[in-house]
Amino acid sequence: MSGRPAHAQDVRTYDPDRPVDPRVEALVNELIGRVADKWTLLTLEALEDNGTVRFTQLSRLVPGISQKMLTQTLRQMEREGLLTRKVHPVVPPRVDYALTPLGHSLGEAFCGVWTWAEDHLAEVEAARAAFDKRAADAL
Amino acid sequence: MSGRPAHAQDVRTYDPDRPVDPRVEALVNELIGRVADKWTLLTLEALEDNGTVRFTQLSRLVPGISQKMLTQTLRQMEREGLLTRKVHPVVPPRVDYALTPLGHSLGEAFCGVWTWAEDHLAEVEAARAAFDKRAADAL
DNA sequence: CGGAATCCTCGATGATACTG
DNA sequence: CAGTATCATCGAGGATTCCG
Repeated sequence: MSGRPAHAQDVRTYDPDRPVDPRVEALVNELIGRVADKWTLLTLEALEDNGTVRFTQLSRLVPGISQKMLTQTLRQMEREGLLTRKVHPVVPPRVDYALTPLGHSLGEAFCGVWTWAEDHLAEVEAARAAFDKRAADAL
Repeated sequence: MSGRPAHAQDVRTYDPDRPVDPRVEALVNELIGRVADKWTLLTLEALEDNGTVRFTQLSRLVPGISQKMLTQTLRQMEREGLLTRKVHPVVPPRVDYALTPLGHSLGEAFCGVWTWAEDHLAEVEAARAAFDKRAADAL
């Protein structure tokens, strides 16, 4: 494919020729495994859409998440620098969550995947139907 | 999460003309949940890098995958139109897997996430270390 | 070689109850 | 309100065996 000299900064198209340090690749794989988690994705989107949000709000914004998983997801994301957690010493307690610039940048990176899903949803469903029909015919 | 036209600086380049049908959104969520699977991602990458590949080759290219998960992942991806499976009627059997254009487009969509992970790996690790240190100090 | 079928385990997740 | 702690479950996924 593109055999052009890599100027590390502006490479945004996949380049299979780019050399990859296996150690880095392992770390990248692990990081993606974490970040590509279902609840992380949905929480990320909720924060992208709503800005600063409180815990209970978030539990309503992320459809189907349990309180336990929300806490766990938020802690992980905080640990990885994707969001900030601000505790207000008031009563009743108030805790605000908001994305960091790093979190926003991840949201942007995933933007392509969301739009891909929207753009190709019909195509995927057609493929599924065709596959299932073939399977049924094979019986 | 959905019907909010405010927030003019949405990082996701949203087309205001496209309505966010909750049914569509649910389908998109489900599709992403499928496609953002760890093994799917790694298999996709292996196929991007190597073109047409046989089953046993793939099992070597995708580090740590079991035969069961490879078969399962390939079937799902085939069903969703991401790859083609060609069985050669020879002895010993030979089965070739290759991405479809749809599969390649998904690979491109994920490109941004891969590069994000590479670009921000150090930042994430620093955030983790800082978080862990804060937690340790709090004890 | 490229699977399918079976068994089994363990970790992710949910439900529930309690608390500062 | 925003969690923590504990217990229960359930199914994803590994190991193994068999087959065309």
